[in-house]
Amino acid sequence: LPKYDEELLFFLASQAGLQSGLKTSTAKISASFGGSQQTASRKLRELSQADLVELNATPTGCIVRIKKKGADLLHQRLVSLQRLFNEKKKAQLQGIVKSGLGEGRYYVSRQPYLQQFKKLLGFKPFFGTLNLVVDQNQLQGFLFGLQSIQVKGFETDERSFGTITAFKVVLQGKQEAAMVFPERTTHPKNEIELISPSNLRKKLKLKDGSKVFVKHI
Amino acid sequence: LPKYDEELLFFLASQAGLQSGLKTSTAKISASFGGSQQTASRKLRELSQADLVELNATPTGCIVRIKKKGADLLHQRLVSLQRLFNEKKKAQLQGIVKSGLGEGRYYVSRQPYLQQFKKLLGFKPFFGTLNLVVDQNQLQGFLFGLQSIQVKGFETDERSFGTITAFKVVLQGKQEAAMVFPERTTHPKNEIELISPSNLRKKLKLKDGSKVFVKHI
DNA sequence: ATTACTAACATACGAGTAA
DNA sequence: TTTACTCGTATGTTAGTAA
Repeated sequence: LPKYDEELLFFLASQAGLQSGLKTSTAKISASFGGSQQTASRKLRELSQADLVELNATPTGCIVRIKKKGADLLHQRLVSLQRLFNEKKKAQLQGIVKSGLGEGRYYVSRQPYLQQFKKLLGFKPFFGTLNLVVDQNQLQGFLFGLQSIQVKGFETDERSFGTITAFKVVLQGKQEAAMVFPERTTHPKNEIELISPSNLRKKLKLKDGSKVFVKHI
Repeated sequence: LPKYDEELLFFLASQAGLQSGLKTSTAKISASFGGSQQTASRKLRELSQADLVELNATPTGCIVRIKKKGADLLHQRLVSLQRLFNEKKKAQLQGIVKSGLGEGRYYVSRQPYLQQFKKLLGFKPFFGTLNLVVDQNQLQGFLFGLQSIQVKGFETDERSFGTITAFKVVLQGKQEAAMVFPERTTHPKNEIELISPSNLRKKLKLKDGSKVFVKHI
């Protein structure tokens, strides 16, 4: 059961393209790809046995063509890499920690909000928010397609509290949290608030100016 | 000089993403990636020494993060693969061999055309055309940006011959040929004609229904 | 010039195990 | 539980050649 060399498959595809045959020799391949002529010969046969390439070896040289299975393998790798790098761009948001004014602490701890947070987000938030300065365009891209959670407002004798829109996120790759957008906010649009079960500043050792990243859940 | 394992790098990136750290262990990696715990341990250290990942190994497990150099390596691979598969789509046209009605053979062999073919295409065409059925949209994409060659028409006592638009191409990865579009053609738009120095049916062993591919020169 | 076999050699792997 | 060392063994590589 020979272990084929995807590296070489890619090298051959780069030279031949995905359809046409490449007229070459094991010596040429070893010279430009590395390794000895013997190794090139063996690896070509392995790729051929794995049905990844079509190999026509003669005493005058060899012709290599990428077969469907080989092209599929490379394409699968392409798709995986695209996903990887797309997710990086789309599903991630950088932010810089900033001090809030304490309003977050106040409204997060109101009972009617608390109950909904627990039910809708799945955790009882720490009585405080982490404020982040983000790039506004990046924020828009980040939120696009994310499921929004509506936390209903309510009224007390003294004042009324508006709806809060929340998004479940992951902070620093592991910490569950939620971005919260109160209906009536005093924040500029490039500043966001996060809530979480724990004191994020303590748990993640953050201070003003710390860089953090937020991801989709 | 350890040969680092791009496969493992990709595996780790898939798990961790490109930014966040992945809390794991060499045993877990070996279980899902393959190989032994010892090999996972060694390969992780190799990747770390090559500055592709940041490795924090402790007696309670390890944390792996893809470093810039590692992400760059994967991205380079992504770009190469994208190029490979883009070229496939753009610069290539599939076709299926079909029998023509013999008109091609007739007009190709007219002296005034012949002289121009020789001068403009660089070869004296075989007296016959290879007819291909292609996808019309694919054809449009294929021709886009290709330099067109105008073969002027002429008149005889009996009739007039219109301009022929031609494009130099390569057939089956190696055979030089040209796609020809007579001004007034009786072909449907998804059928094209190719001329070449040789009898393509014989030389490339084609018959009706054979799949061929045409590339930019 | 080729490909590819054989055999000597180099490297990689993993079981056992220490820390 | 970990990581990672040693070391016997399996696998990969290449020089020398045959065809």
